[in-house]
Amino acid sequence: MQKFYITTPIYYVNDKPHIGHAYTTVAADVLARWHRIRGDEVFFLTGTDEHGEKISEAARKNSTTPKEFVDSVVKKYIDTWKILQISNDDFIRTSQERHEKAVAEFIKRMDKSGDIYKGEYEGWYCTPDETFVTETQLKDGKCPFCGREVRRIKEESYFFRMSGYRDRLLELYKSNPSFLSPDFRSEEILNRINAGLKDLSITRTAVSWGIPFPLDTKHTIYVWVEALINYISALGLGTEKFSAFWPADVHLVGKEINWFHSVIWPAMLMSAGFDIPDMVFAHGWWTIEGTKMSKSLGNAVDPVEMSRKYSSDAFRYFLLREMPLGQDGDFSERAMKARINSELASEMGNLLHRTISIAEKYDGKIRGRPELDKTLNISEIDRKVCTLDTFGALEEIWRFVKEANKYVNQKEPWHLEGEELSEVLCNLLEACRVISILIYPFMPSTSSEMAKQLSCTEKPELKNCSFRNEAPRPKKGSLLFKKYE
RNA sequence: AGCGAGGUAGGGUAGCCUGGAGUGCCCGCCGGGCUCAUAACCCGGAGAUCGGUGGUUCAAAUCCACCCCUCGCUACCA
Repeated sequence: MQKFYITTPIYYVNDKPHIGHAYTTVAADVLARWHRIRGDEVFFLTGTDEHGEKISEAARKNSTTPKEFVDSVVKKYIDTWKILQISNDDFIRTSQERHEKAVAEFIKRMDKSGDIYKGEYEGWYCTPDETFVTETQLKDGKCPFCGREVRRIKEESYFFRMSGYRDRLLELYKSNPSFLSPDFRSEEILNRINAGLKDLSITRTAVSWGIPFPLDTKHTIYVWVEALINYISALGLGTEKFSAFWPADVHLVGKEINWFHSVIWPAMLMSAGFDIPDMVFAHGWWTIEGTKMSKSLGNAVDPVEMSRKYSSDAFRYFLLREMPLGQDGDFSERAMKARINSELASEMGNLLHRTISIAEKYDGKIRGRPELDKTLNISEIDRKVCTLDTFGALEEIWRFVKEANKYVNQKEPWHLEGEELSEVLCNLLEACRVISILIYPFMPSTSSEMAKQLSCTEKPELKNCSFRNEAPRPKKGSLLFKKYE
């Protein structure tokens, strides 16, 4: 049995989740569920990032404490994941003690390697925003976020000697090309590393809502550095779980935080003496109705609302069907309705419905030689999901759904009777049963509703995807999907 | 500015790495078939100077150069 450890980033809890958070988490959930049905031992982690100045600020605005504030937002995340049927095995919060402990241990190990030194961080600082701004971010010499004046300040800080890891990082990328995924991202990273790798400031003195720096408690640890360690603290250092699952197989992240995961994180791991994860996969972004999603436009898509309106299965399906992981895509309710109506209702839902309708008119035993399975390539679908091509996998599955519909038209079972009819029915029912297994990771509720109507009591497992010579008598239930507008 | 991604019928995509008749898919449109089914399903058709220019080649959507348009990243805002 293979193990499979997959993570989402931990989300910064200054606001409720939007489509971007939902996308990463749903995609990770699909991968986790797929690996479960193929029989792998899966650990699927998500969680929340709860420290930093932005949080204290948000708490102040809501006239509450940071702790109370994050608790309330974290609840929204947990509720959302429940609605989206996220099957995470654990939920890590950076405010948890287990995390603080692991972080302290991790930092000490980095220090033992001689990679941490005390220095001075100098940069442009925007006082009202309480944030550092890089030279390249400046807009006309002013703060790019609020447009106000910035000033040059110096701050005592501890640094991580990341610059020393350049060669080892390049060696890592060379020996494991899939570490930087999808492949077109690797050039981006390589170019930037070749342009020079700087040491990283890893502590702050001005941020009080954070984890104390174990070597000097006047400082707190820079949130990003601390946040990355969640992937280890969730397993627990020195635990059985840790030896079973570390290193992670896939860190699924958004492209905007690729640098942290593809460069800073492996350098930190090397310094602390841990094995390096197998893959960092950077997925793309959604635009909303053709425009960028932004707070000022107020066009953020609420995953809870979408799930309520269209069912979480349909929402999940759309997220993975509309664009390949890694690419950018556009979200619109119009496009979602179109996919629901044609692919989910007309093609797949109707296939089940018409199949069962025909079957209910036949009262003999349903058995027959498999023939429709010739058009199905399970190992190809499996290969695609395992290389994170969930888009291609769904294409392949839908090709088979279409084949099954074609088969009905060709065989015209309403003109058949006796053994001939039995054989066609057996093929169709088996096709539906296999489809119900294949869509399970994408649409768990629909999958089990299908299985129920097909009188199939087994748990979905990939090894049950070969056609059988006999099918149980199905029982018509409610429509899987109804159409919109 | 640097780096990266994308520009293929009315819309959306795949193909590009490993050149070989514009080849495929989805939506929409037109015509036909079927009647089991959610006005569903199946078959056929119309529709494209494959962003532009130049080059390599017997042959370019595919390789090379330059240009135009859109989007993203540029390290301490997660």
